[in-house]
Amino acid sequence: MRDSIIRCNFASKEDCLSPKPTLTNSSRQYLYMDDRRQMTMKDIARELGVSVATVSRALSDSPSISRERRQAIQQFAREHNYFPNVIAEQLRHSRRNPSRAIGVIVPELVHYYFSTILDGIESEASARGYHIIVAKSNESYDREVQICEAMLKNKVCGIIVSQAKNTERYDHFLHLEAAGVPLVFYDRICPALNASRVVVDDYMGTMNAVSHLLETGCKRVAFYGAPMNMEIAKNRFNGYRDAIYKHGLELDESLVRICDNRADAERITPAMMRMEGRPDAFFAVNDETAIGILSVIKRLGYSIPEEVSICGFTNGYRATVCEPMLTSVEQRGSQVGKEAADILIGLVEGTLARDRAEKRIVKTRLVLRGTTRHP
Amino acid sequence: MRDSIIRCNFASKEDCLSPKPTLTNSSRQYLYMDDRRQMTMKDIARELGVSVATVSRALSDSPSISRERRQAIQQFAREHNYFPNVIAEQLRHSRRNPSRAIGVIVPELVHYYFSTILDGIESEASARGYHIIVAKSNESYDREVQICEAMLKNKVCGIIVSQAKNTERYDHFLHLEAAGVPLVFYDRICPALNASRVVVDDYMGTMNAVSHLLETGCKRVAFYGAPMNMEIAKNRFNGYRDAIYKHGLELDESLVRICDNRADAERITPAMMRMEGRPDAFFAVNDETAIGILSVIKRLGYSIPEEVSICGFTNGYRATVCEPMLTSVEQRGSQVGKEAADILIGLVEGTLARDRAEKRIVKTRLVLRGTTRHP
DNA sequence: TAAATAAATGCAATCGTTTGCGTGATTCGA
DNA sequence: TCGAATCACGCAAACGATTGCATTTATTTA
Repeated sequence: MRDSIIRCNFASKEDCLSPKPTLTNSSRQYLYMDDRRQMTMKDIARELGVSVATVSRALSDSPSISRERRQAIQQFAREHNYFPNVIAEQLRHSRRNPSRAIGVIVPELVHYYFSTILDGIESEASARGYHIIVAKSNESYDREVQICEAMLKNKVCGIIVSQAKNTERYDHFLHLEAAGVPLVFYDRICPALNASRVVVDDYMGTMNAVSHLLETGCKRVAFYGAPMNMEIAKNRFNGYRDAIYKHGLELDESLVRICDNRADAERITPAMMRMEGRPDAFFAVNDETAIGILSVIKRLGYSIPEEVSICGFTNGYRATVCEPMLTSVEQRGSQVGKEAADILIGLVEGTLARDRAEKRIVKTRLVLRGTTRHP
Repeated sequence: MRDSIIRCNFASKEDCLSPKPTLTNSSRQYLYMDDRRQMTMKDIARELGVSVATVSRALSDSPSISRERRQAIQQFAREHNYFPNVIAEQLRHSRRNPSRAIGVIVPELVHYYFSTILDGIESEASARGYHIIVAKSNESYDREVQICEAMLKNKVCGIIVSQAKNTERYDHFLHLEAAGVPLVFYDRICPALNASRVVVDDYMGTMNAVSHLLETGCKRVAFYGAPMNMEIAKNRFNGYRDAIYKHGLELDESLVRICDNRADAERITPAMMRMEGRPDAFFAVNDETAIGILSVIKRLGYSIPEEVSICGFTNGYRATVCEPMLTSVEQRGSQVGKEAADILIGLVEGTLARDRAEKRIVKTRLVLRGTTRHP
C-alpha cells in the first residue's frame, strides 16, 4: 500500500498563502465552547439558573413548564446550538427504545445487484429516520459471525443480511434473535431458519422470459443454470421447465446445462451449436453468462436475434453495453432493499409481529432489448 | 410499492409441520434472561456477591483484584455470555474517547467507482476495528447537510465524503470540523477547504494512457473530456496535452471535445471520423463514453485496434463486456477508499495532526485490452 | 505486640439524559 | 381567611459502565 501512493503534504508556503476559508456568521456560532466539548443540558441549566430537569422538560415541550421559561430555554438552546447527546439518550432508553441503526451485511460490495439492494435499503431507512451500518462478509462464514457480534455490541436495532455462500451453521443468527435483534434475509436466505425474508420471483421471472422466447418463434430454448443446491437455481429451472410445458413442448435435457459464468459459457456454447437440433435461443441464469454466449454466437457468425435469441437475468450494467444490447430479467434490487428495510422497521417498531415470519416476493420485470425478437 | 410485491405469510400449517431449527447446546446459553435484556455488570455483581466496581476491574484484568475472584468473575461472565454495553462505555468515555463509527457519504450507491471505494473503506475500517455508517446524498446539497447533522448527532468519530455535485456552501463541513469531527474528502474534493483528501492521479493516468497510444503508432489522438469546471477534467486534459507535447507533437484543438457520456459520443463521433485528418485513436474521460465511441467506430466499419485505437478511464464492468474489450485506466477505487480510511483513522487516533491537511494521490494503472495495439 | 505496609475490595461520583415524586408557591372557591 | 386544587419547578434515581479514593483485611516489619 505504501509505495503505490504519492504523499504530498504541501507544507507552510502554499497553505499559508492560499486564502483560508472564512466562517460565515451563521457558522461562527458553532465555536462557542472550548472547541471540542458539546453543550449539555447542564450548561444550559447553570447558565439560566434552573435545574437540569427543567431544561429537559422545556426542550421536550412539556406543559408543566411555564411558557416564558420554556421559550427562554428553547431560545437559549437554539442560539447556542445545543443538541442532545444521542449516546446518553440511548443509554437512558435502552430498556425500552431500540436504537435507530440498522445493520446490513452484504457478501460483496463491488457487485451490481448488491449495490442496488443497498441503495434500496438506504433510501427506505433514511426516509424513515434510520441509518445503516454496512459490513461485508466477503463470503466468509467466520467474518459473518464476527460481524454479527460486533453489530450486537453496537446495539443495532435489527439486521438485514444475505448469507455468505459457505454459511452452514446458524447459531450466530439464533443468538441475535435471542438477544431481541430481528433479522431479515434477502437474496440468499437461510433455509433452516423460518425468518423474515424478501426474494425476487425467480420462478415467474424465468417463466415469463422463456415464454417470451417461445412466443416470438423460438422452438428450442437452451437453459444455462446454476448448481441446483441453491434455491434460486431450482426456482429458475422450474420456471424454465414450466414455460416449456405451458407451451406444449417437451423438456429436452440436452438443452439444459449447469453454467453460470462467462468462461464456462464460452467453453461449452460452441459444442451446443454444433449439436443436431441446435438451440435457437438461450436463457442464462445471469447476464455475465449471457454475454459469454453472445460473444460466441457472434463469433460463429449467427445473426442475433434473427437466428439465435439470448436472454439474461440481472439486467445490470453489462446488459446495455454489449452489441446488440441484452434482453434481461430485471431483478429490481432497489425494491428488494426497500421491502427488506420496510419489514425490519416494522419488526422493530412493532407493527409487524416478531413471532411470524414476513415473507415477500418482489416481482421481476422483463426488459426487452436487441438480443430477442419482438412480438 | 405495495402492488409490486406478493406477500405470503405461510400461516400455521406449513410452519408448524416443518422442523423448527433447534438450538444447539452452545447457543442455548444465550437465552438465560428474560429473553430481551442483556446481562449487565450489576447482574454479575449481585449473583457473585461483590460490588460492580470489582466486576469491572476483574473483567479488565486489573491486578488489584485477587486471582481467584478475577477468574471466578471472568468465568461467570463468559458462561453467561456477558458483554459490555458499548453505549454505556461510550457515554462514560465521551470526554476522552471517540466512537469507532466512521461516517461515509457517497453521492450514489449504484455506481461502479463508488462501490469500489466503499469496499476499500470498509476493508480498512473493519480491519482496524471501526465500522461504517453509510449514507447517500443523491447528489443533493440539502441531503448532504442533513446527513452531516445526523452523523454528528450519532457521534461518528469522523467522516469520509465525496461532495454532491451542486454543493457550493461549506458551512456544514466547517461545522463538523468545529465540533471536532475530522473530515477526509475523496473523488470530489472541496476546493475551498484545505482538508485532507485522496484523489487518483488523473494527470499521470491520462498522460500514460495517451503516451501509450502515441507509442503504439497512433498519430492523431482525440480527447473527449468532461466540462472544465471540474478539477478532474482539468487534470485529465493537462495529462493529454502534456503527453502530446512530450512526443513532440502539436495540440490540435479540432481533436478535443467536451463529451462525457455515451449518447453524446454516439452523436459527435461520426462527424469526427468524417473530418479531414480523422483521429486514429480516442481517449475518453470514462468507459461509458469510450463504449459509445467503440460502437460508432465498429458500425462505421473500421477495424479496432488496427485502424482506430480507443482508451477509456475507470476500468469498470463495462470495459470487459464490449467487443473487443476496452483498454482503460484503472482508478483503483479500493485503494482510494483504503487511503481515505487510513487518513481518517490516523486523524482520529492522533497519529496524524489535525491542523495539517494530509493529501494523497493514488496512482492509476493502465489496463491493456483489445481496443489498443500492443508495443 | 504494635505499627507500618501491602493487597483486595467497596463507595460514590461521573458521563448526559429522562422521569416519578415531592414540595413550595400561587390561585381558587366557599 | 382557610383548605384544597393547581402550577411550576427541583430532587434524586435511574440507564451501564469506569475510576479516584477510602476502607477493610491480611501480611510484614521493628
